[in-house]
Amino acid sequence: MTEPVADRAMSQTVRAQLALRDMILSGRLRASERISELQAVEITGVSRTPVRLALVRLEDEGLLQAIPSGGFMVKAFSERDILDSIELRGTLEGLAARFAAERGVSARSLEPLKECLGEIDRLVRQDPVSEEAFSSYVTLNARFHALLTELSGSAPVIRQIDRVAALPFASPSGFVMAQSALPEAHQILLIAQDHHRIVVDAIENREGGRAEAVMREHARLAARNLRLALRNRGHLDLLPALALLSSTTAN
Amino acid sequence: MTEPVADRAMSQTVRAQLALRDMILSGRLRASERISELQAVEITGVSRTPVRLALVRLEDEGLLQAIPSGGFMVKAFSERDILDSIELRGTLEGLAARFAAERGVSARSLEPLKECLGEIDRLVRQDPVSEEAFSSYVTLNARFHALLTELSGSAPVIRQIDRVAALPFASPSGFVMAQSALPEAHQILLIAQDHHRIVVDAIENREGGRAEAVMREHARLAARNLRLALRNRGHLDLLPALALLSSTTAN
DNA sequence: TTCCGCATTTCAGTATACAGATTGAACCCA
DNA sequence: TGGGTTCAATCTGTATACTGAAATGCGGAA
Repeated sequence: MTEPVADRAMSQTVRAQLALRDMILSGRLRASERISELQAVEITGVSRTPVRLALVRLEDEGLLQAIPSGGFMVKAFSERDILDSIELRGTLEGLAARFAAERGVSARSLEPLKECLGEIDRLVRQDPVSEEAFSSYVTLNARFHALLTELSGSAPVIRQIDRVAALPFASPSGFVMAQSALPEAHQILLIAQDHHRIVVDAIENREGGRAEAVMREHARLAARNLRLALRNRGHLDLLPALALLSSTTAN
Repeated sequence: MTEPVADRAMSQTVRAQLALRDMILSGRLRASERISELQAVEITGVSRTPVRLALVRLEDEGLLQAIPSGGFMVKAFSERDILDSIELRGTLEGLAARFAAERGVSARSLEPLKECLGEIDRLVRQDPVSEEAFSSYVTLNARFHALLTELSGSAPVIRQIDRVAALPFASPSGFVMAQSALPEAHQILLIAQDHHRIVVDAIENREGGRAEAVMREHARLAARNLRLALRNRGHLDLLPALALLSSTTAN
């Protein structure tokens, strides 16, 4: 069902990594639960060597935590951790936007960004936004953020943003689907798109401070979505990533 | 000579990781040079399994780069990359300081920071700062930055800062020793310590914006040191980390 | 002399076997 | 009955052998 398509022509290590990540994010491996290599071998069906590699990769992806005496456990996140990760992403994306603005970008490289902007416009124009429009939004939004990050032209910055956004709840589109069930849905979408537009404008006019500030505020929309979703329980099934939330705040 | 002390009672993986890192940072493995597993086995004297682990760890530490066809190469950094990494660290430390200021910290937890401040004061008081005073400064400065990062109280933020500072040229004390050979040495030290003092003051008074701005500017001192050191060649031997600089700008 | 193809060699990916360490339980003694 | 000690089972860390793929070099043909 959730089986990745390209199951063949993939290294065992990657296969194991995907399988384990899926198990963690879907909550089949509970937070704070220890996960032994042999367990992982049973789950993934590959031998210990690639499983070990996959576990190490998942550790520095942030989903696992090394146990001092050896082995790994599924990392637990507090609501605060998630909010901080979002603020962290906003700060880094703000830096990327500022770099782009201050250093200047060619009109040529702004084109795909503006094109993306136009496509999102067409989506948010409909008033009751359809479910599949939200899906398209998730894709386009991810593209927009990726393009913007690239625009910084700074490999170290791009690298760090990618690492933060690897955590599903910190990624730019982490809480968009949760938002779809909220009454404020359309309004938030319009505001988000306005942020997108302002950032591009700021970069074009080389207004670094403005670009940075807007990107920071933009990330805080995700925090708002999260809080709203947590208050309106019942839509949490839209957020598989929240299986990582430690039990003190959830459940 | 540069042999780590605790050579026994260390896992083979860690031993290999340290040995390889040392080889890279000291420039014995040149940037952009491919490094095969078997080569690494010969260098470190351990078997392929722990070597493989060490290579993966060094990859996400940022010192190595995976080659699509398999294997790794020593990552090359441009001067721009290094400057961006410093700005990146400043931005993240700024976030940490802002969190500390906005959320408030107990007087109790500020004590070690102030103690550190006092010790640095005693060092910078001497006018021609001795060579070993610079060494002490490096240690104390690292402690100050670590304490400040901790003060954010945010695990995700601490984690990211640690990852950025893992690159030797992005670490808070990366260019202090280079600075020691400059005529402006004492002056820069005084300014840096003033930044330290202001940040603590800002945190105490819950001035988030001020704390953030000062930490950002503080990081830019490292950028200044780097540029000065690059102009005044001849002291580059104080910066083993610069072996990673790609040949377009150095050599 | 140059280009193409084949063979050889080297290397990464994987599986597995072995050893040391740690954890958990059970039994014995106080 | 409780605590301590010992033994057993399990797990991680490590080494190594095997396999498939990729790169390189050599030889032949055009």
